[in-house]
Parts: sequence; C-alpha cells; structure tokens
Amino acid sequence: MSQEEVTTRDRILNALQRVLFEEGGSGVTLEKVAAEAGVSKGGLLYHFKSKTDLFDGLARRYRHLEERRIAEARRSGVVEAFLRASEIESPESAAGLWTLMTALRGREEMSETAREDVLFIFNGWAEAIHDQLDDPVTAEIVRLVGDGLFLSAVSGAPVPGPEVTERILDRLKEAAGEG
Amino acid sequence: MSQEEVTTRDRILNALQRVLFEEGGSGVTLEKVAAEAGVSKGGLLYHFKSKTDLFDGLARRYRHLEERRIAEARRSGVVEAFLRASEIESPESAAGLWTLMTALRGREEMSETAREDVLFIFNGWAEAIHDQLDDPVTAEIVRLVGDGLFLSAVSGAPVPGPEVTERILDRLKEAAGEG
DNA sequence: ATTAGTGTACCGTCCGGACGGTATAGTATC
DNA sequence: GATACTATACCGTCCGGACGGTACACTAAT
Repeated sequence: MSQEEVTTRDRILNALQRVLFEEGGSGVTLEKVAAEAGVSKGGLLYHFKSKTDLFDGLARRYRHLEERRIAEARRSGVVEAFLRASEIESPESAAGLWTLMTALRGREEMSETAREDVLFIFNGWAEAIHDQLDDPVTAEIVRLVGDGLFLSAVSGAPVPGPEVTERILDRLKEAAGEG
Repeated sequence: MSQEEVTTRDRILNALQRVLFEEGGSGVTLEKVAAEAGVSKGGLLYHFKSKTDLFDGLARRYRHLEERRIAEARRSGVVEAFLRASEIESPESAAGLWTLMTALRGREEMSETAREDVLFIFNGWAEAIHDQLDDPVTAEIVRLVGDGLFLSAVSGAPVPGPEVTERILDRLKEAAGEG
C-alpha cells in the first residue's frame, strides 16, 4: 500500500477495463474480472460490494482522470487537448468509457451516480471548449469532431489517417484562433 | 400477408428496437422481445432461430435502409443528407444501431455478417461523402461532425440546439461547396 | 367431395447452465 | 485484533434454446 504501487482496487478496475475491451459489456462477470485481476471472487466483493458498485467505481475513476485533463487543457489550449484526447491512446481505457456511455441510456446495470459521473465528463469538456472559443458554432464543431473521432476510434468505423487528422486539427485550431 | 401489412418478422424487429431503447443491450431477452412483439417465445424462435440470428436480422434491415438513404443522398447532396440523418429522427431506431455498433468490437453476441452490415453503413456514408467533396479534409470533418451528432443524440451527451445545428450545417455546406 | 398429406406459423413448457450474491472458515501481515 | 484478503460451497433466479404440440391453409389423389 505504499505510494508507487497500484492498489488492489485499481488492479480490479484495470481488469474490468481489459475484460470490457476484450469481450464487451455483456461479457463481464464477477468471476472473470476477479481472475483477470488476480484476486478471488471474495476478494473482489470485498472491495466492490456488487457488480453495480464495480461499474460505479470505474465511472468515478474516469471522472477524476478527465477532471484533471480538462483543467490542464484550460491552460494549454482546449482544441488541441480535446482532439488529442479523443483519438484514443489506450484502447482498453476507451472501451471502458464507451461501455459506460452505452449504459447511460436505459440503465442496464448502472446507478444514477455513475450516470452523473459520465455526463460530467462530457459536459466538462463542452464547457471548457465553449468558455475558450468566442464563436459558439465553431465551438460546437470542435466538440462534434472530437466526439466523432472518439466514436470512430472505438467502434471500428473508418478512422482518418494520422496526416489527415493533423490537417483537421490545424484547420480547427485556425478557426478557433488557437495556437 | 398483403402489401400494406407489416410482417411478423418486422414486428419482432421493431419490438427489439423498442426493448433496446428502453432497457439497453443487456436488457434484451427473447421473452421480452417476444412479449413486446405480441408473439410467444416459440413464435419468435420460428422466425429467428437464435438470439444471434435476431440481431443479425436487425443489422441486415438497417443495412438495407441505409443503402437506400445513401443512394438518395448521392442525388440530393450528401452533406445535408448525412448530417440530417445523424441527428436522430427516431430514438428507438438510433438505439438499435447504437447497440449494434457497441457490439462491433468484442463480439458479445454478434456474428460476422452483422458486423459487416454495420460497417457497410459507415463505410457507405464515408465513401459517398468523399466521392462528392473535393477536399478530403473537409470531407472528414463532415463525417466526424455527423458521427459526433449521432453520438451525442443517442448517448445523452449535450446536443446542440436546433438553431446552432442549422448554422453548423450552413457552414459545412459552404465549405463543401454544396447547395 | 372427402380423405390424406404437407408446409407454415405459431404456442407453451421444460431443462440445464450461467451468473450475482451470500456465507463462512481460514491465513498472513501490520 | 483489525485489515486484507483466499478458497469453497451454496442458493435463487434468469435465460437461451430445444421440443412437442396446435391450428389452419392448401394441394392431390381417390
């Protein structure tokens, strides 16, 4: 439990992300996640008292992560930060967020607090973008392009090549007066 | 079985969309869909021999629908048609496509043919857009904005108001030289 | 014209397995 | 002696899918 080592709780959440990535939302079972994390089922239930609680924990962790990213982006320039965050760095991480979003509507097995955490992320980015850009239409375009990037990357739909992405970024930054 | 009446098969698929909309992907059970369609479980299984087959049927129907829309859009102007199609007319319909997309990665319970049908839709729109716009960067922006619109509408993330949407549309049509 | 047979479109029930969750006894570390 | 687990056993429920009917329309031979 020293500072640099990852807690068991975090290992379990990472395992959940991996299972989500490999098998999708309906492939998640407590036993699988426990095994993937190298814990027993009892051990998992010690940290998360139900499956719902487990998903809540993941949503909460995403929220904290994105809160930090958004704050940083407000300093460094939102357009670039948001668009870069939307192309996916870690497929496992994206798959988790994706599943959570999917569960947003029609609560499948997600609690109200998890729903709020996920919405917080989207609203947080939207606010940051609108705060920094004067023109609301440009701001919306930036937001939508980012969401589109996220959707494409995570769903297997066609993704623009890296050099096209760069040119999109340049064009939007120019329109936004950033950079 | 005359022309104007909807087949039982279609009624079952509509029921699936409704259940998907109300309860999400993991809320789908054969019994629920059957009840919603006003058929027995046995009756459902007569038309679709497994749950996978049921989802396949839905994907196939989407594909046919979008094929027609894309062909029409090539005549009437892709930018407007695509963006209008991406803001959602029917939430039930969108929820179904959304679930299918979610299942694209990590096959949960979707067959290869369903995956192909869904990818066909996305690639079909992408091709139509790129065919009609000279500048590939603009084309990609249009595509991404549309995907972002879809994502927002269906996930509960913030949606631009109608007048902002119109202005986005105008700006993109201008950039594309359409209309 | 009746009989027999065939295909289609269903209904209702049952079974086996998977899964969420509970419980409990034990272990190791701090 | 509290914390952080392991391991195992168990229960109740839900669900996919198989199966055995049923009803009815249509055809074909007698």
